[in-house]
Amino acid sequence: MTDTSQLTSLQLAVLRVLWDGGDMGVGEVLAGLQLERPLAFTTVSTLLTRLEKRGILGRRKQGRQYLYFAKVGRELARREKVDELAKDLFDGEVSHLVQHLLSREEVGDGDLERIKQMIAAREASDQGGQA
Amino acid sequence: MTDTSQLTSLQLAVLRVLWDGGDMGVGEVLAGLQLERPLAFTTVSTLLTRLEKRGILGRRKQGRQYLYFAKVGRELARREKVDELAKDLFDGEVSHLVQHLLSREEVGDGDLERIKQMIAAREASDQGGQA
DNA sequence: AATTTCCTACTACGCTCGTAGTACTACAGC
DNA sequence: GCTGTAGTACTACGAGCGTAGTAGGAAATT
Repeated sequence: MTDTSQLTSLQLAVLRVLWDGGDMGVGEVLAGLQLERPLAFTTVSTLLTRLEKRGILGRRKQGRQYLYFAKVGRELARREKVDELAKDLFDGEVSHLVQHLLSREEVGDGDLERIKQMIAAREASDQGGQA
Repeated sequence: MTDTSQLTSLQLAVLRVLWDGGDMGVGEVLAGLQLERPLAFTTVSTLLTRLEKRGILGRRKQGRQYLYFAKVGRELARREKVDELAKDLFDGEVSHLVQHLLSREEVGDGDLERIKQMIAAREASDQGGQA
């Protein structure tokens, strides 16, 4: 039901606003969306209503308005979207995706350094952790 | 026009078949799609026709049938999809995506080894290559 | 020549999306 | 009390998607 892998870019943009800003009403979400051409208030309202109906968002009444909040975490959304991408374009192998990324120029030397450190950290924790 | 970042999972599955198998007709694409519940022949035909209309595929007549072929490369599709994912869920930073991936268990120790080697290879080529 | 088989073209249908208008309600300020 | 202002609910509409049926032609088979 709550399959986040199907969310569109716009829907994810809405989620981003809610993840970053906590519970908020339609107007605030609209303000939080940084779009070239801003949407109409009612458009955002429709978006939120639909996502709530799908179980992606929750809402609670505050005075006469509703405050919406994300019911799926950023980390879950990331996982599911990444998994879908891996499935669709990298033989289902997350590691192939990593390899693709490392072959790109956008990952600069500084990034490489950071990545090396992360690997080192993981190796250390793997040793101490669950062998 | 030929924006591959908008392709759905099913459309990518079709592309995968064509990337792997070269030019082929509807029946072969259908056979190549490994789906639990297989689609109808005409469904696949519709899929191909639409993708051709969008410029994602090309086709050429062979005898009385059309052979379809991908007009966008696998690497381009990967790039665009990865970029979209990064934009939607990783602050537009490909490197953040890398970090996310490294923190996942699915990337096993063997993968880490391979990754380290890739990094080493990149460093070597960066030095010899374009400074 | 008639029939079956394979393929294409066209049409359709229900669904979700992006987009927004309209109508109604409730509070805020004059 | 009347008039913004802001919010919710409901409705709508064109587009693309997933899905597939039907019609019709051409090639293979009998």
